[in-house]
Amino acid sequence: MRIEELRESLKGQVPLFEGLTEEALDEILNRGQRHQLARGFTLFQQGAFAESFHLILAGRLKVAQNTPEGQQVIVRYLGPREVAGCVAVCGGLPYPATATAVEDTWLLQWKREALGELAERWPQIAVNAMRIMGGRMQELQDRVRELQGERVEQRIARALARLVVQAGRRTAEGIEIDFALSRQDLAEMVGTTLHTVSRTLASWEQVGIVRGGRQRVTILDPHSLSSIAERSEVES
Amino acid sequence: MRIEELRESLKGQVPLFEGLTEEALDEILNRGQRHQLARGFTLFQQGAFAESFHLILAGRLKVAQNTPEGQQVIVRYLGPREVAGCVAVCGGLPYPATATAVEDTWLLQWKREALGELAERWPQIAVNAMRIMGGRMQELQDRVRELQGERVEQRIARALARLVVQAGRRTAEGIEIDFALSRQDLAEMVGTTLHTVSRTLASWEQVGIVRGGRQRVTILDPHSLSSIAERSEVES
DNA sequence: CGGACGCTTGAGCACATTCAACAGACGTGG
DNA sequence: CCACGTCTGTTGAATGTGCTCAAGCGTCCG
Repeated sequence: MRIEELRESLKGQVPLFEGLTEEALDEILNRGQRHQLARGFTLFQQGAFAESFHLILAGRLKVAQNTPEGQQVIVRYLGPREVAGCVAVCGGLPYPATATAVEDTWLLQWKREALGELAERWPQIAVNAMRIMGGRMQELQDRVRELQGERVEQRIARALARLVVQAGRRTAEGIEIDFALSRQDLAEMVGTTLHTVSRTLASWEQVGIVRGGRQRVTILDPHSLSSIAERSEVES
Repeated sequence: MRIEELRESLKGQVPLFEGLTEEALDEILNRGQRHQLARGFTLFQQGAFAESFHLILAGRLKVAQNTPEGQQVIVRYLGPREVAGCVAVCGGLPYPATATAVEDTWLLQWKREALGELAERWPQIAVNAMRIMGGRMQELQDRVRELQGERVEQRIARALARLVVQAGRRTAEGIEIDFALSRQDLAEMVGTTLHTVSRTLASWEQVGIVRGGRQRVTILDPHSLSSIAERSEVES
């Protein structure tokens, strides 16, 4: 069975379950409900009560917030081995954002109460959850800092650099972002308009740093990209 | 003894220790180390290993991040009954930002290990910690959203509105922000320059919404302020 | 083949930054 | 107590980044 393979292949690499024994892991994974989500469908809605949390086995989720004015802000993308809804469930809060599948996605999910029981039996899980939350907060703080000091071009470069790490796939040409990523999406990640993203990518393409396509970005020269991301304001 | 009074006065109002019995609270508070921090001094430095976490009894801390280019970004202000360093200690991470006293501040602090023991004896603490972290994450997400969609004027209004809730003090004229807050500080909170803040406040002062002074802001008309903060882009 | 969607590109404009100069307030030390 | 330097805040003018508005193109899909 396909999903069983996936489950096995993840073992020992899930941050939330790090440091647990094989048996513990088996038991935990067995208690999870399998779930499948077709591309474009929504896993949970911003503001809804956090019923359960989810471990991604395969696929990819987009976590985004909708503003009152109708525009979207992409908080992050989540890939295999990452958890969604963890923060909300742990704190007993409503989901802070909406999660949508950008590819067909397989999940394991646990109910709210189950997490409590698990954390009680294996306290390491609670520690891991804390660490994950800490990491996510760090990311958000970095992002606030970027939005405050850096130019749009720099932020786009950073966003791409992060996506390379998270979802990069080696090809003959370079490293391709391995899912459908429109200019609009990139714009919503860095806080600009699709126009500016388009222009920026076009100018990079002329210099041979990236190669674009419809909902597709390939990085040809990662080094130049990160040098754009890191370069400070003073030096031109 | 002054600090004893402070400690008593906080009881039952500290979010981290919510839902605990009187006795538990007594024991916990007794295990905390008293500490005093004079205005301008630093409690912990960004990047340092998180030794201990801190409960503010009285005073106020500024939590800020320094960018490589030398500019500062103010993450938040912390007041009485709030905890600092909680996230880092829980997750075993370095402190994500630098905390400095903007007033003379009294603290209770616990070592890293102590928190582990406390959370083991009273699991409610862990839940509370999660909820606090969840709340902080929500704030950060909101801030990212604001930075991405809203104009500077709107962001300043929001920042002031939040400060009113957090540190507002009723006076004859209106509500005064109860600590030294320079234009530069406000600028670092909303991601702009002190020039723009100065101009914005000046224009508000003309309409009678606020009243400014050296490191001092008084809100005369909170209603107008929040209407500036909430108004959407489309309506002028 | 038509429409929807994603992308590109141009022109004009506005908000906010940058640069610059100055005015008060505060603290310090002679 | 006054002179001084530092820090904070004000204001004007020039500049520019990135947004808005607008039009058009290519591609994917029904």
